[in-house]
Amino acid sequence: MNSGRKKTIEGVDSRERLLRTAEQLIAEHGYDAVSTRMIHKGCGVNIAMISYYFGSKEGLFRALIEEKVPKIREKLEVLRDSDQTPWEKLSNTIDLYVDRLFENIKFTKVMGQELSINARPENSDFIVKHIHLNMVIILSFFKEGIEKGDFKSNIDVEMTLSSIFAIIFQWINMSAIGMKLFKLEDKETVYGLDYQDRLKRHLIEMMRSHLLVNP
Amino acid sequence: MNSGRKKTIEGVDSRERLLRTAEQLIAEHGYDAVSTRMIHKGCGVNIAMISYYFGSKEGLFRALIEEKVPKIREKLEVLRDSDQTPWEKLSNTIDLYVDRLFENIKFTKVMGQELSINARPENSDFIVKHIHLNMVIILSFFKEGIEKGDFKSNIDVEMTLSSIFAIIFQWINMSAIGMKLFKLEDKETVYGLDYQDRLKRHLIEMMRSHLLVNP
DNA sequence: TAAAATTAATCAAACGATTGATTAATTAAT
DNA sequence: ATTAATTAATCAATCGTTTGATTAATTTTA
Repeated sequence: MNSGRKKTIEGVDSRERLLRTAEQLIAEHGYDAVSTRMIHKGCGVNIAMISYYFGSKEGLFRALIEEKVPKIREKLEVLRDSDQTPWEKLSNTIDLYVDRLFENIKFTKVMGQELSINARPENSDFIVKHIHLNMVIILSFFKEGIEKGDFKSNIDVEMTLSSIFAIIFQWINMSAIGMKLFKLEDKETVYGLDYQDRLKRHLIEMMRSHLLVNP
Repeated sequence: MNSGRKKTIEGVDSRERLLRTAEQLIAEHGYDAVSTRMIHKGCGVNIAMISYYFGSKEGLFRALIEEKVPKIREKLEVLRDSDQTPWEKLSNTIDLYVDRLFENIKFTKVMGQELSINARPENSDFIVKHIHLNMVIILSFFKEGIEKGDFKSNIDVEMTLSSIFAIIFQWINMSAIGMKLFKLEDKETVYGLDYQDRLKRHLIEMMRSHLLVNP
């Protein structure tokens, strides 16, 4: 229940407003280009509340990352322990990842920038660690597929896996190129449901011909 | 020839030193995290020379981009006008792009950041424009392949093209994930000739099974 | 249950440090 | 002597952070 002590605007308290505004602004302009004053002006929460809740601007950023970094793993583990075929597991993984990253476009951009620039190594290490844990699970799908003879045995599994990630990540991080390639107007976007489906379909079809012995 | 008037260190004049140092630093830390003082300390050239030669920090950055943005197009046009098969044109394109982007890893990172963040729209527009011009040429390879019956007719050409770019770009921009996936030590790198070749081979093999009617 | 004490939350104002940029003086080559 | 190139010093503006005071809700005391 609301203690009545915390100030809220439209039902959202100050801590939450700081997080959401920081996420939005940093995704758009990058961490260093976003000042604490931009965040405070963007949500009407007093500047001092950043130190109050998060200790510092970096603390706010860190909280943002720890809040979001993939909860995908649980779902991957369910997939792994299911009785689906390796190919079903893999195509469901693609489905899962596209959905999750599209749900969190702003944060996915933040993550991409953080990994690219590699300032704040604690953050990049944290992110890399979690992505890698997921990758290990997905790698097991590939190996299972090869052992069962469903997948070709001569594929470069690490390269293939990193390609799947690359395609989804890049779609979100470099929408400007996508928009030009797909001839979209300025007000249109490459983040819609239609492109989300088209991306899934393309990825799955490409993997089908690349991986399966009998596509 | 050297007029003898410009100060040089190790044969490199101030303008050039500013450009190279800015490229190095911005690729490592991002544009906003690099101050004019970092650049001047990094190369020993006086701060005021940034205004003197480039007008401003942004001007220096712009000069960096305009200096580098792909001269790939000429080579693509040679490929286009050659009598190679569509598949040969495409696999040579992959070869060309991997080589060029690996030759300019630092600048490729700068480009990736610029496109992701999209501050300074003049820069992103400039980059997008040139990348798109190249994409149009490569698209013609796809269309030619489909018309001749060499390529499958049901492939999503735009998605496929953007995937090729994504995989190469991401390889350079998110080396941290690659290093973890390929279990490299801290001092090792994912930018070596071995990985460059492995990336090419993977891309070409994946495209072969994805595109060709008779792989 | 009323008054006093404590608490978390918020605020405007200011801190020293650093930012990108400019100045005016100096150097060095023609 | 002229001029391009370089320099140290300085500028206003903004940075992230901290301060001391204030508000309002809760807890404790009487």
